[in-house]
Amino acid sequence: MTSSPATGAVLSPAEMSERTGVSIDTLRYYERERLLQNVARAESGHRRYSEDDVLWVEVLRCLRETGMTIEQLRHYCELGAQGDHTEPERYRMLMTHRALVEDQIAERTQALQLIDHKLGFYAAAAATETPS
Amino acid sequence: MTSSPATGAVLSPAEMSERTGVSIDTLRYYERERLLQNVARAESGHRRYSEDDVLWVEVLRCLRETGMTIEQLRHYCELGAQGDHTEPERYRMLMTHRALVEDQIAERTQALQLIDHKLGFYAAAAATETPS
DNA sequence: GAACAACCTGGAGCGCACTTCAGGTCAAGG
DNA sequence: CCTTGACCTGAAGTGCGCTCCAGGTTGTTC
Repeated sequence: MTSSPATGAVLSPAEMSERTGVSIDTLRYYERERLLQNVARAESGHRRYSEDDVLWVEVLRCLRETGMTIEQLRHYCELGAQGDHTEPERYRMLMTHRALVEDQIAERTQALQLIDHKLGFYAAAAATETPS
Repeated sequence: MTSSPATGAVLSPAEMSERTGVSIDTLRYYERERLLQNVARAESGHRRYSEDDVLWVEVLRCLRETGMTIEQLRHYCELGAQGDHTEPERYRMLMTHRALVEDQIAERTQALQLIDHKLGFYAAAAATETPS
């Protein structure tokens, strides 16, 4: 009985890129930056990504797209690699980032209002310049 | 009776930076990139920003912070300078950007869910490792 | 066994939005 | 007058997050 010898499906770089929407070059870049650790290799030396890797890359993208820097992500990964005793700090990191994301939502909600205001202005102008 | 000979208050670069939260260098950069046009000058050649400039810079920041590029902003400005007949296109630009901002909000709302999920995981782990 | 695609590595290059620099001008205070 | 600080210009530099390149290996297909 194997404990968890890597999740069933195993993906080539091209498949991984397809699945995650992240380019092959970026996947390698993340690995160089240690955001993606212990990626399996075929005997040929070619990478074989697991389903767990897919999930993790999705987390990475989620955090990146909301503004977490590569350096912060690396720190978060390194904490994870250091073991369970770093959980409190990882928790704090996520809480901090959570607040940032909420700020972004608030900022964008305000932006929508400003945009709608300007859109309303254009609509009014259009109505005025062709009165009938 | 003057029609609108520039808004009352007039601000030095330092004051403008203070008011808008945009650095003096960035203000000059925006002007070079033609995002900010017809900035008044004192006889000395020093810039004098109007209240209208303040409002416009606030719009610029709002659009920039939500991901509109400098190039797009320049295009938007150029349309404005070209006269009223470009309003339909400016309207379309804003509508397009509006959709983008809504996507960002949706994306970030999803991100919050993922973050909360992970936060929940850490909370559960903390509860388990110290059962009492 | 030859060609071709997919992969490997280390390192250089790129695009964007600023930011800094060098070298000078202007205006007020002592 | 002389200094000091805020301002001016054109141009070069920076930091980030990728993205691309050169030169080489692997492995499938005809």
